[in-house]
Amino acid sequence: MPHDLPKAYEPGAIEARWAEFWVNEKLFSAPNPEPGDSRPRFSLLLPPPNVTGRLHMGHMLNQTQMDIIVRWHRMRGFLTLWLPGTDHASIATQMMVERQLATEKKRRQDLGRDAFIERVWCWKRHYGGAILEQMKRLGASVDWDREYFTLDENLSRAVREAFVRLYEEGLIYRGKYIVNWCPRCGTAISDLEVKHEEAPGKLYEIRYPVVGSDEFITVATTRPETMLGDTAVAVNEKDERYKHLHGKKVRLPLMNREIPIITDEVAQPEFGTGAVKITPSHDANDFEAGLRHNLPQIDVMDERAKMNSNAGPYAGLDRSEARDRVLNDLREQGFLVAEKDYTVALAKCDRCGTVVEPRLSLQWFLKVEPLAKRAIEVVEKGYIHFKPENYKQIYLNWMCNIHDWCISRQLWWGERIPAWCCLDCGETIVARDSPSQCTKCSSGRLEQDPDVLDTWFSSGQLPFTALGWPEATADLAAFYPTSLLITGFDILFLWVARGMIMLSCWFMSPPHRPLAEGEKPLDSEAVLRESVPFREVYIHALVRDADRQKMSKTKGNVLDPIEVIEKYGTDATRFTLASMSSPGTDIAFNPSRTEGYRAFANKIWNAARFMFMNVDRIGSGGVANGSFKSSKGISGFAPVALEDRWILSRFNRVAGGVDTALRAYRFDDAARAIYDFFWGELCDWYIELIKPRLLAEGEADGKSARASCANLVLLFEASLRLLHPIMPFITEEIWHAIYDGEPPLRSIALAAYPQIDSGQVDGVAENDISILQDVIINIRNLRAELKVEQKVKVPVQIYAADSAIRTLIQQNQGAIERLANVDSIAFSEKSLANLAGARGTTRFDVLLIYEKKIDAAVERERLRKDLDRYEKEISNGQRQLQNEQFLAKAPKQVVEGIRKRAEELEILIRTTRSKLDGL
RNA sequence: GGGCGGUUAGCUCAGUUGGUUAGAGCGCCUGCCUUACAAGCAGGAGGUCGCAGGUUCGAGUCCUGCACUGCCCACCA
Repeated sequence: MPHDLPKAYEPGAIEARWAEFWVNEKLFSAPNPEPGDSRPRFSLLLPPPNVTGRLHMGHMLNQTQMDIIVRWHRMRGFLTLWLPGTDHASIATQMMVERQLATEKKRRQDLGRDAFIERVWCWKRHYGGAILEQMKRLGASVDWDREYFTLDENLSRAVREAFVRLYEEGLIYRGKYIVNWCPRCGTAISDLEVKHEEAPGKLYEIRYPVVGSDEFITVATTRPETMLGDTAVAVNEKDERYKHLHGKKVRLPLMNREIPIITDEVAQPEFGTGAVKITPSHDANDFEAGLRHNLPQIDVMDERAKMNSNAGPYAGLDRSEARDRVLNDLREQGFLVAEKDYTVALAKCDRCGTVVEPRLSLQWFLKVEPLAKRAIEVVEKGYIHFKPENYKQIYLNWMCNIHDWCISRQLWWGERIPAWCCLDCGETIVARDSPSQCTKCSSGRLEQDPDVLDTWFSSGQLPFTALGWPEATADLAAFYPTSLLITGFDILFLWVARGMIMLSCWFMSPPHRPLAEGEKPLDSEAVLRESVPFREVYIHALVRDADRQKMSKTKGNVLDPIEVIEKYGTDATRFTLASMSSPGTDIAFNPSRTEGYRAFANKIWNAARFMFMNVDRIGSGGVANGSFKSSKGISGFAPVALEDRWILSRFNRVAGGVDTALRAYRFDDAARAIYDFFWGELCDWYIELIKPRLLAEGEADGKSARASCANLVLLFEASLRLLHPIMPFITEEIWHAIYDGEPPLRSIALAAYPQIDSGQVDGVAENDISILQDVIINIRNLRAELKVEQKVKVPVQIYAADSAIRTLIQQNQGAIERLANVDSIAFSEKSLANLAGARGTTRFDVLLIYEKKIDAAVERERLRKDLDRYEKEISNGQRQLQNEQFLAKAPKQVVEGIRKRAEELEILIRTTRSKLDGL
């Protein structure tokens, strides 16, 4: 670091340089673990961003938290792996490319499947790395050597393997069921990809004429267009109103079809008219009812939600046009008897917002029950621990009510389902590799299932597939289960629960768990415990904008992390996110806060500049040698003066506090503790206190100056290590400078993380310094009240009953004089407390000797206010002290505290009164 | 329809298992270009902790109800 540093910290160039350095030096590549390596392991998976993705604030929060935890572990000596990769994100990516095609006025069908997929690969090669490049800029200390893409050949093979095994176990089946169908995307989606919304709508009542009578039966529906596919009307068996109609038929209006009246539980007498139309092809409940009663299924729409030929005269109409026409016709023909305002529940595609159509179609499903059972057990037994803990219950509730998972998608981009259909005999063949002939009829005319797998089905396997499953790889042995997962609750069910926990517990248990040669199978208790994808899940909050609004493109309130970074620096942005990561609430990201942390970076920068301006005197280089290895306290720090003992003690306590905070994922506490220490103690007091020694010239003080320089560098070096996980860039920069560009390690990230050394904690020094701070602050207060000009030095009188305090003040007279701008200190024989213009605590009083009169009116008001407060407080205190129950029940410390405070208050009240009288 | 959060200074948020005087940053006011830092230094104003009850010697903290607000889940026509 050159000595003519800019006065203001400029993060841009520095951060870019280190980001590149970390990647190029492969600093964070986890070594291939040796069998004998007994270091504790720490591994975690980066939730893979979509290849199509651009970094947003949520990513940055997520990655900042992970990076803090990862760097912290690495510095504490863990063998650490943070595994990055990207997700092919079948539906999202396909949409992206289709949108691009649309600008060329083309559809994917115009290209054909192969050409379209090639186009996506092209696109992926071109734009796919963007988000990872952005991650590098954040300083994410991932292992770039192990980076994967979910369609890499080894991962694809693993996913096919998993599919085949599940199929062979009878857990994957194919069937025609009602699924959520997005007419715009043209594919089935799972229930978790559907968002429910409420919207004002209508409840229509339609009467169906009963065959062979003049009667009508009136049904209620919010979706009249589906009546074209009705195959029954249901009433409740117990419903007296309809008992006489059991077994009869109705004539379906518009379609002129006779359909039966059935009795079924779906019809609830209290709702609407108590009679419900049954459309098995367009409603999940009706589908079930249809199966119970053997009803025909009449599908009246196509895959784009246009009416098909089954809809008779309505064929070709879009579903909403069809609704209007049906209603019109019903109205004209007198079948529509009521239209009531009604709040309808709309199901929308999570991706594109199109209203989902329940649609009967042939799909692949995963039978989740046996997998869910394990997924419940591992959480109940505490093998996976949720943080915050309330997610455990949310998870369990959900997992207990889980439905079978539709895993096929009618998309082109993705992991193709490894199933083939024999064009001759219709046999379905599920195989790891493309079969050459039908297993049943030996025909060679086989066609692969056109569908691809739900992305979450493959990404749910990443904890084990990304480590090498189904092979017994060294990585799998060394790093599975991973230690931690940090993610947002938005993908808790989609990815964490239904994906990773369910699939990992299944495939990392016997018989699927691969065993290395000579490895003993797990005992029964360990089977479950070791099958989990991660031992802990930390769920982080959502990042909102400064007005607590969800960031969204449509609202235009999306904050681009890269822009924030360019303005304030990565370190400041990371620090903002860390300091706002308190549990329970969302994060309202306010750049004014980031501005404050940029100032913090600047403060550190300038403290470093100051240090380097003085450290010359004893030569740079070697001062801090060895201390970077000290994981306890600061090794080599040799206290000479009181403030040395104090700052060493404070450093240790802060290190202890940070450790506690990070263990509990209290990033905010950790950040605050370091901030307060660095700025409020190291800069505001320690540096100010040692300045005279640091700047001292001449032989007499030379030794002391050298010692304080050495201590300052050691302190600084250790403080940088403490801060490094949160602010990696500036700490790296200054750390290298401390070693004059020749550090003992390639990076501060490889140095030891400071831990508390209780031997370096010094309560006496902390207490003494706090008295001196009180003295100085009281004098500063007086100066401000008396409006003493900044430059004028003033003599003070101090009274202290305790001789130890007098000694302390005498010994540190120079410091007081400098920091409070005092030119002499005289001790008074008697208390000064009663004098107007004096201040103090129970331990001492100070009085300024200054001719300027205080403003009596202002002073009187201030004193009155104080007096009020004191009197209120003392009356509270005395009431408590007179209360026998309080004395009997409250802890001794509390009673003692209040008693002491009451004594203090009595003095304060007395002196305040006499000051008032004096005025 | 179930469930979960939030409500503390003008703004954004901390506040451990109930315990002496409820904190920080930003903003605001006053004074300082004090040789590391004006992105700074020193000092200051500003809060009946959403409302109403209850438990307790003692409640921002625990309990009940209410209000406002955000979110998750849910096949009710």
